Amino acid sequence: MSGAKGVKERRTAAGGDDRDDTIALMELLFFAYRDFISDPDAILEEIGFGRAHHRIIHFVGRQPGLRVSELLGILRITKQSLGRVLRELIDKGYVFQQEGAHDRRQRLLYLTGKGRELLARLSAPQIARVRRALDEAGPGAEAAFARVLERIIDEGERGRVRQMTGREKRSG
Amino acid sequence: MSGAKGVKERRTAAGGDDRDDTIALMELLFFAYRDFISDPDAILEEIGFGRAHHRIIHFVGRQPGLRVSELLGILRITKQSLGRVLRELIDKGYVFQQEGAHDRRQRLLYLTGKGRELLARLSAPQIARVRRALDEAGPGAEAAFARVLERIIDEGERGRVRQMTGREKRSG
DNA sequence: CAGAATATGTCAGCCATATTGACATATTTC
DNA sequence: GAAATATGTCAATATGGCTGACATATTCTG
Repeated sequence: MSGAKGVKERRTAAGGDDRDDTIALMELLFFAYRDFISDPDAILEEIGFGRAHHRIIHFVGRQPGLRVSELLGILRITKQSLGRVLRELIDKGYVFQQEGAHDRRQRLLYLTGKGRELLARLSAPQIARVRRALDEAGPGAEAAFARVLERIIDEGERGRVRQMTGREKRSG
Repeated sequence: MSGAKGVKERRTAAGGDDRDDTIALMELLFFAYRDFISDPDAILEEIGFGRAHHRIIHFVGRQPGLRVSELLGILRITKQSLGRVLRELIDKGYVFQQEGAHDRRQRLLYLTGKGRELLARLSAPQIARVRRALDEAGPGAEAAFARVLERIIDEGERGRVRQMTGREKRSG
């Protein structure tokens, strides 16, 4: 199971092979995501919300006027699952809906002032965490980090994500 | 809310600021993780398992002889939550336990042959996805990717993670 | 215009996975 | 011998997913 099986398993300085290196990176991704995603938990708990509420507030905040169907696609959940949490956000005054101008079947989603305030509070620790990591990782790390993450994303999704994040085609 | 608020919000080529860039990266992390983590779902479903089973099999496979308490720390769940899933894995012959040699209270965890086979199947698409992304992202991207991820992880956890992933102190 | 398709919402029941709290057993440490 | 530790289990509960069925309003299409 070690070395000499061709280019795919060339050894590295540390004595591992490509496969081990890749698994180590997968674990880093697991732990980084775990810690990153738990940052807002304390704030959410104060108001009886969960991560599902945060996700909705985040994407509505980033894309005001988002359609319900788009949000379903982003979150990859069913409308029934979304429905329960979204209803709560609307009832408690964090999100409101507005009829689409061109298509009145649509219920476009927006944050209220209260919603934007909450989003700012929830995002703050996550932004600080990531920004600090980027600064410490040295110049060029941000671009490389983005390049790898983008290519981990499903190929068919990259265009949509690139557009959402305001990172247009170009060298991308 | 734009520009000229000091070094922290210097503008970039694309016209965004640091804050927007960081949020875009956070979204890339979200989508990359979402797609990465769903790769094994189809295989898991075949045998009636979920992601919780995969996580246990992964970390036991990576660290044979892992103690139950260590696994609880890695997964950040309670022993009651772990218990149900671990019991299933043991009953179905994917994991076995062995009394600790020095401390007979410990139930050290190991994968059976069947467990290792399943782990290989589950990991394959994830390894392929990440390796392809690294290759496409160009030379140096892997190191930068690792540096950023590592620094996103809670500071108090980095030592443990570094040890687990076989990436010792050094420049890291 | 009628009928099909689309966008959304809601009810009901179920499942996977997490939680807290209480308690039990075996073993090791003091 | 008592306390601390490592593990396991029972019961009740919460969150956030799922499927299936059905309802409404609106737009598109032949």
